[in-house]
Amino acid sequence: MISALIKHLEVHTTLNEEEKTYLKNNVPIERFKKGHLLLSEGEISKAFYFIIKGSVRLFYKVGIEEKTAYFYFEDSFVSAYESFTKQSASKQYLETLEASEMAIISFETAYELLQLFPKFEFLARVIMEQELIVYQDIISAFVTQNAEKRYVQLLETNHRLIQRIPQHQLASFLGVAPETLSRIRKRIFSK
Amino acid sequence: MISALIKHLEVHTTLNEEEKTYLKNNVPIERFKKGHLLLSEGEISKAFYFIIKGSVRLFYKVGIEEKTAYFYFEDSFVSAYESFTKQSASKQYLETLEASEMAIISFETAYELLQLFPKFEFLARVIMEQELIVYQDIISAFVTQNAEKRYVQLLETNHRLIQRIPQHQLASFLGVAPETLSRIRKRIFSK
DNA sequence: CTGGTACATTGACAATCGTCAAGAAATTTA
DNA sequence: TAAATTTCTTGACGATTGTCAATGTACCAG
Repeated sequence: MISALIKHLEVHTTLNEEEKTYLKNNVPIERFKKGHLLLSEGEISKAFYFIIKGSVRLFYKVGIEEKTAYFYFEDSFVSAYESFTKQSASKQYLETLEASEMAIISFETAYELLQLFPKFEFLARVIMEQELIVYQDIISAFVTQNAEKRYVQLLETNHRLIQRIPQHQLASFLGVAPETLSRIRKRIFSK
Repeated sequence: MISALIKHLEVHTTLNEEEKTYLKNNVPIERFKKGHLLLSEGEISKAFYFIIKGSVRLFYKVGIEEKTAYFYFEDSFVSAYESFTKQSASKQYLETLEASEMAIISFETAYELLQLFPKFEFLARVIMEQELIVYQDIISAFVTQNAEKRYVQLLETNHRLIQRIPQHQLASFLGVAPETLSRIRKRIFSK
């Protein structure tokens, strides 16, 4: 359903029929199984994604260990910005956390959108501004709080979303061993 | 010297005389003493900054403790994005780390720039893209490495810049106590 | 130049976390 | 549905870190 993407964009501006038609004709929707790798280390990102349904995990590999940097859910854009914008080898992995439905904006389509419709230059900026706020928030949480407080904060602000994330991946995101998250949970829920 | 800002923008595009004149007339340059607070918690950010000379620290206060999130140096933009774009109360502090010279782009000027010159919509997007890459890198470092490795990496990639940062602030950025950074240094340099 | 203040180092000790290992629970898939 | 695999929990122990306190050093202001 491309309408989810259009609706999301129309929060910031109004799209005319030409623009909507272009999106419908050039932005394919695809379904992926749980655990599908959208992007692997060393690859060049050929697209960025808008999540219509499902979720995505962004992670790095350090040796054999997977270190999760962030989770994305419905109505979010997902991208390995460096690999996508510079068309360079990715250091990141993008993987579906659940069976997911996504709008796929290829590098060429993104480029053409910006060329054809100045409005998308504006949209891209606004969306990136919002992304930056999200990123500053992530960093803020890393810097100002320990693992336990960050977990409590996540429970309070994103209770439903957290239930869709396996605990060991959440532990990785919080920067602690899975055993430690288990003990944090025990402490919290025994109160 | 506004030319530093113009030069930085002209990496991505070419500015015509009208645009340059607008910048010269509307973007004031100010000098600040070391330790000057550009923005405090609770305030609404009225401007973003381009560092011509000097450095800035972005930090949060947790109780009486200051937690440093990032350092910015010459030829970088600095902004509390959330407070600036939403014109909302800031959770962040911005402070000059050294005596600094900065270009000040007020909220009104930024708005006008985007209205008057479509080129600045493009520039804003490109700059945001770069910022996003920087932020994904920061998060990547937090997630994939411990304090010691991050310190070593900083030494390798930003040796000169690091020397301008007091160690206890660097410790705060690395997420360890000042004593621990001191011991990390002892370990590294005894090799 | 000098005294004072802030900053950095070092040691000791307690608290916390990671690791290893074992068993329980949940989820996947044949 | 049952077996197999993955995930989660729990305990024990060693390693690392934070805290407190003392000392040494660097920097700034008068």
